[in-house]
Amino acid sequence: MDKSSNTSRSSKLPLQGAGGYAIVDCNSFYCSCERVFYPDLWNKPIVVLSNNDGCIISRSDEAKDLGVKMAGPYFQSKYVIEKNNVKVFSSNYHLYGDMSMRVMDTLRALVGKENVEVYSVDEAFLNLEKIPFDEIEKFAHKIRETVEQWTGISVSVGVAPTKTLAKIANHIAKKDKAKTKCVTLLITEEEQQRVLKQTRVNGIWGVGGAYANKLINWGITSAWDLRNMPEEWAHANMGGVVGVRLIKELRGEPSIVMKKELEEKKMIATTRMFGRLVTDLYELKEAVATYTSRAAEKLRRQHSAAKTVSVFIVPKEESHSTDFSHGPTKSAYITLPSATSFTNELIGPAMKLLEDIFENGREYKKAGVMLSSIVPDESIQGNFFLAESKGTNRFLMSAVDNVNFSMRDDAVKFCSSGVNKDWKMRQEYRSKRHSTRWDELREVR
DNA sequence: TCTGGGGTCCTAGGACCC
DNA sequence: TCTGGGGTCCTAGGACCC
Repeated sequence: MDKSSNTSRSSKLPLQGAGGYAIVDCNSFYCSCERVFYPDLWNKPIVVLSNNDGCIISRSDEAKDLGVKMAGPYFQSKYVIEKNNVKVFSSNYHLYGDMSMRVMDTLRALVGKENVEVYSVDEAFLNLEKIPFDEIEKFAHKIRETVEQWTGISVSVGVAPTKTLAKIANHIAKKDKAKTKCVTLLITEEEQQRVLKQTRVNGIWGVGGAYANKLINWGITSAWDLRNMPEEWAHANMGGVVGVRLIKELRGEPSIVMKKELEEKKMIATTRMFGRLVTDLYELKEAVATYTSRAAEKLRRQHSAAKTVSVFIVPKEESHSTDFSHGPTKSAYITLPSATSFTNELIGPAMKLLEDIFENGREYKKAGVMLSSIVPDESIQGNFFLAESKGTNRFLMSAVDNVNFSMRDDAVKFCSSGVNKDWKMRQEYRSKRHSTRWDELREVR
């Protein structure tokens, strides 16, 4: 009797043997980073803006309570923000990148490097396979406490047998922090059923706006409804294997496994909105050359080379509709005779592409460069008909990278990048780069 | 006046090959 | 008179993520 009840109990614990996942997600990450260096802003409403100070991309709970909308345009919330004395920051990616590294290093110290998958700047999946079942809850709290102690960043932790369920658990942990203490486990089938019934389809990881609308039209409104649909149906209606995986994950069958870290990017892009409309080809060239330099740096940082360069420009929309939309994007790409990571070999083709798509008399608001068909640098295929790139070129590139990294952005650059940069984005409220620049260290008096 | 900047994966369909 | 079919590679586009 004892034995059989044990078996039936463990069959309800899919975490055992099947592995289990935690998702650790930083709370209001960018805002938290700013607060680490401005402790007086603790408990005060603050927001962080996107590049160009366009949108709100991070809000503290206090700002959220004031009704400041996430991902909404800044100007729409400006009134509320000013009236309530909300502190506003432009985004400071040097700072966030560095803080992110510290958080991830802490997680690696806790569960081992091989059990951490960095999912985004502020999120990581952990494989908790090796943690005994009855210690998982305690361990989840330990993760939260340690990260906060070591880095000053508060996080929420969701634990479940699959990544998709862990995401849902994390959502709950974040929603009612006082009650959950930022940790939620979704382990037994009873808990899963209860929670999935309360979760709307648009709250599921992997269901975006397009599928959410379709699902609701079909009368599938909760995550529980979706979980109970047949796999064949998902295959036919929700993007093939993607839909099948999603349903399995909701049922507790792990179908999205841990990814190895440090996989090389298959595409590298640098794109920006301008600080104002640009009509002049010469100015566009400055911008595109600058973006090409940036993209090439990213390429070299991962020791890769690219064979395809594409350039796009976005004109101001012509209609005056109330919905926000871009004008028709113009783009063009070229396949290079051989893969390269040298800025000077990429800028030329990029300039040519820009000339091809540029139209005189139009006003442009955005441009970008994308590098793709990426291969590892050491295996760059030589092209028989081209002279080999000279060693001096490689030497020059690494010298430029070193100077730019250790001094200021763009201390050394190619002439085509321009020196005025009148078009560059607005960043009126950027905090100092306390953790990555000696001259911007926080002072304690 | 003012609306970010990256990325990934998957599928369908066409070109081409034998 | 009868006129294949399977495989691979590539690209465009759609969907998603934070």
